[in-house]
Amino acid sequence: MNLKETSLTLVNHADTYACAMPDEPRWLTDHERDAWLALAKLMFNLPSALDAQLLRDNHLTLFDYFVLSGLSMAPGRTMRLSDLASHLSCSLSRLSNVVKRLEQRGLLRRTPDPESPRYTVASLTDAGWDLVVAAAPGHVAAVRDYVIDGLTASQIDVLREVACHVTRKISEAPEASTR
Amino acid sequence: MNLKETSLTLVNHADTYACAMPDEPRWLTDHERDAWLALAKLMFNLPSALDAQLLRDNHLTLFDYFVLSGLSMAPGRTMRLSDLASHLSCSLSRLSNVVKRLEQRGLLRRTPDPESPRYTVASLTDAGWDLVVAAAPGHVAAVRDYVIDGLTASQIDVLREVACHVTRKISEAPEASTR
DNA sequence: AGCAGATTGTTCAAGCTTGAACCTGAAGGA
DNA sequence: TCCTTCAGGTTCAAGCTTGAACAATCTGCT
Repeated sequence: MNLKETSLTLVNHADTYACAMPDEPRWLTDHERDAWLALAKLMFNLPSALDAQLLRDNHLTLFDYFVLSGLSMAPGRTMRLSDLASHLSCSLSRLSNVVKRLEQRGLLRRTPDPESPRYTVASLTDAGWDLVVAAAPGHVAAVRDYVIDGLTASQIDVLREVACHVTRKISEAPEASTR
Repeated sequence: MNLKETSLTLVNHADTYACAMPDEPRWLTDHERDAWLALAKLMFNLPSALDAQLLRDNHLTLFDYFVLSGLSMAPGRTMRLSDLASHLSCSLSRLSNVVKRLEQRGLLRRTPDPESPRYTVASLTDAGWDLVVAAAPGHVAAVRDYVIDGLTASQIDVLREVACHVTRKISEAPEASTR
């Protein structure tokens, strides 16, 4: 509502804070901070906005939808759980929980991989396929409304570049530090 | 790791799906879909990446940090909970829970607003201030590493435009539908 | 005054996510 | 063969978020 583009974070503590880190921290410029705060707000609010539409109309979370949609595009509508997890960049634990719930709702089936008993594959059922097909138009409309429509082609281009840059940096992160 | 820029969602179901929605859905073009999938991946992974850094180094979630940082920038390091909630675009319920935990850790204090007993204000304690000051450099470094560094000034500019556009669209959303 | 309704904030149950522990099956040595 | 290690997958406890219900305060209307 009346929430302005206020600063969410990153006070410049340079005055009170003097040399406790190895290198002097490089604070964000105003230009950089504005972009980061806007992105932070997007990160906080867009997932719940899309969740809300899917939950209201199809009783699915956004993550549920990605799982079903991923399967719907796989050959035979079937995928190994480990492949699906890396496809979705999520933990196997999270996927296992979600898949169990979706299976209980009859939207997919889990079976041992016939090629190697060590893997488990998930297969979309007809009910699952029908649900994805029914949910897709509303979801696309929400994505268009919140994100795509109203942007120019070049803005969309830069959005892709920037988002790919961020996800690449995250996937390259050390992942192991002093602890 | 070996996660490619695979398609997370939005199969074109146009073949199997024929006229069940009021208007024919406008599917995303390849160009639009690439940008959306990249943004979706960012949305899923950036919050946990920033959480991980703050949790590891300062035992704070990103949201905790925003709460403390918001207070640190307020006059008197004090704010009404309702103002803080709209500042952070979060529910009062969520803020109430987080503030309770932060108070138990001695990082802030809750007191009735002296100007009107109807409000509650949260004030950063010295320990809370010290923690924000200690956490800020590492957090800024992570934001730089994952997002800002490596982008050109004009990419940063477009990022801000796009993110502001999305958050504006979300805040303008009807919010009330058939249910 | 008095009453309806909105706003502020808390609490509780239900659901989801995370990380650790665990089990199974496969691969690699010695 | 035996032992170790690792990858795939599940489960459980702990923590967080959400939404509804509630109490308290304020505002506006008559």
